[in-house]
Amino acid sequence: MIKVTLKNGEVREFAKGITAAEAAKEISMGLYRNCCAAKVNGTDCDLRTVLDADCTLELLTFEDEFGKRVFQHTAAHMLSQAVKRLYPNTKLAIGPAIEDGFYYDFDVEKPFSPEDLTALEAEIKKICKEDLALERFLLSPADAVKFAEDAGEPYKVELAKEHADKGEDISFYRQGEFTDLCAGPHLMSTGAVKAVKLTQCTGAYWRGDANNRQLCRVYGVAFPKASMLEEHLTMLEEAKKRDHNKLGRELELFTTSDLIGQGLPVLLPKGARIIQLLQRFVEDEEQKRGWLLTKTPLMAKSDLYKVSGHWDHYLDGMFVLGDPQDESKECFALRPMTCPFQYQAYLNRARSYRDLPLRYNETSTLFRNEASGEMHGLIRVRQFTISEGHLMCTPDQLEAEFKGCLDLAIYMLKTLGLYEDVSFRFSQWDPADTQKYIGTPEQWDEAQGIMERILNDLEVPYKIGIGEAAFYGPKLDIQIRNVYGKEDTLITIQIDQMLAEKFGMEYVDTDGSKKNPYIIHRTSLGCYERTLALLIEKYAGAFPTWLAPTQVKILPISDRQMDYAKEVKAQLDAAGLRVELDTRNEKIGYKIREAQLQKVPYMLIVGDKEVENNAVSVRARKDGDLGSMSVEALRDRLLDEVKNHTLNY
RNA sequence: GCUACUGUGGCUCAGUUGGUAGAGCAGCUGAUUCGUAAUCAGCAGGUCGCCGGUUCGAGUCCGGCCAGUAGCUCCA
Repeated sequence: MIKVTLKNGEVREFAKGITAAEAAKEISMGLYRNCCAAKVNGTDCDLRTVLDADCTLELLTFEDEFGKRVFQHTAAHMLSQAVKRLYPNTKLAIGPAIEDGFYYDFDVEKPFSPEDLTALEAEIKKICKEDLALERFLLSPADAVKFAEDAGEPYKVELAKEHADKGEDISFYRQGEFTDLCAGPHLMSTGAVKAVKLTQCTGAYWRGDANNRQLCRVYGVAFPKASMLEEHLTMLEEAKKRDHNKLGRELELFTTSDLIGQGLPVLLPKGARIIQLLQRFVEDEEQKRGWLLTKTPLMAKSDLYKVSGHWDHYLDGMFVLGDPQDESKECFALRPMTCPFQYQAYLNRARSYRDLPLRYNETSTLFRNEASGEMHGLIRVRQFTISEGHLMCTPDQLEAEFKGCLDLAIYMLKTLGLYEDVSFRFSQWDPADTQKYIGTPEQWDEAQGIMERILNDLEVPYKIGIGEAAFYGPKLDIQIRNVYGKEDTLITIQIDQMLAEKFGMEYVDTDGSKKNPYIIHRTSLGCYERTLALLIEKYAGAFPTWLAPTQVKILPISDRQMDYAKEVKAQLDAAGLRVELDTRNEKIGYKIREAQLQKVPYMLIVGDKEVENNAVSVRARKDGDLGSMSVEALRDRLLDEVKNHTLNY
């Protein structure tokens, strides 16, 4: 017998060699039915794990992160089984659980249509009803490869061979007639997966490499109860209502034009106003923190990019003016980043250690020739304006300056109310990628080592992204998700010890020797178009008063109060508030409805009573009727909200 | 760029087995002058994304482009 300590602290005795699943069954059938995975001695594992010594045991259900992943992963296998039943010639690639669901990649003769997905869903339901037990078994590497070969699964053969190098046995899971090479873990039976929705079908490259064959990827999500699926789908619908690409157009913040081109949004007055407010806010804050504003050209000769390395590493991404092949004529390119331009400002004169740290900021418009399928609303565009900055410093100053950049970024995020929505990614190089990166492994180890130490000292809760570094150095990327859950970089802080040397940027140190400075590339709020997009989604278009393009809308009840309404408007205009007056001959309910849909923070209803009392009746977008107050009282309240960047939404 | 889906007035959508375009909202005009989320009436607005094919006849069927959306790859 062994002693097993359960989650609630209770210690129970079981026969030695019992599995976690059998233990669950002994504890209670209800628990057994609900559990998806186990945690033995603190390690997540399969329910089939054998308990052969005293241990702690926690049974994980769908409510636990790991349990949920196991659940989704089993659903992926059920999808795969359904595909094999309906399309036996399909070759299987991989099918993991992902955040909020699962996918499986298939090599099919013809990609699935939406009707095919419906048929597959029906087949998955059958597999659920069949309540097939999942059995795990191990094969030696050689037998595993042979098994995959006999099954006619070339992708599995490739995977098996790869695992074979490790010399360990390879696990398989069998459910009914279907067997898949898989590390697991899995549920005990397909009967637990009560509700599955196949959400979409897209192309995806084998091993994520665009040079490889494109497979057909089916995404799905699974639940132990039908009602949970309903809830999930409703939630997705709700999230899509915040989509900036729809909302931003409805609220007339931006539009696009086929004549202008893809990825080139037109900012309408309301959108342009918000971006102006953000830019002023950023530039003012940067000035307070010792940043010096530059204004550098939007284009340069190819020579500049040849020095920086962009010509070799980024030519496809640039808009080139002229023929790069014709060396008899000058060739220009629109700038895809600001770095080499601000370096020329640094090179304006000889620099001393006394000049450092030197902090240059710029509200910088950039041009990148993104591939046609990459564009997305305001999040991914071909021309954008970024709160760019480059900071030259000595090795001694690097940590404090990095911290300063991070502090600025966090201040920006907190002021905008986005801080709680971001995550940190330490973006490192991929030593195996021989194309993308410049510099030696020693240089990369050094730069990444410095960044790692700084991040650990500052206790930044980061995850690591291999292969996500810039071509010249590692990055701390501050990531955010859009309404579809897709992650993008909002803010980036990068350490670069390579470009200064390329550009001959030096400073004279205390001992008279010349040295290359460290350079920090950073954004304080990222790119304004992207930030605007995420703010639209964050607030569903209902911006905090300080950012709202229209802060106040005056709604006279009838034409009789029009003169008084104009007086009120003039008074608020004079205080610098953004005020509109609805002069249309409409009923008050109609005017309110419209102002409310436009997400105007404050509506002022002006009728005979207000004219008589020299007041306004205030309705807040969020809190409704606030009653009557003087124009001065309202003005002061709004100015206070603006000044304090109040996040009242 | 690749895969799938979508493309009808400014917006949201109808449009039967191919028979020659329709509604609501918005807009304009008129009436109404109204107290916290939609007043009534009238008018105007469309080469059905573009090009070609099949057909007596195409918004509907076929092909090729273009654009949009999601995903992949790439990236702020």
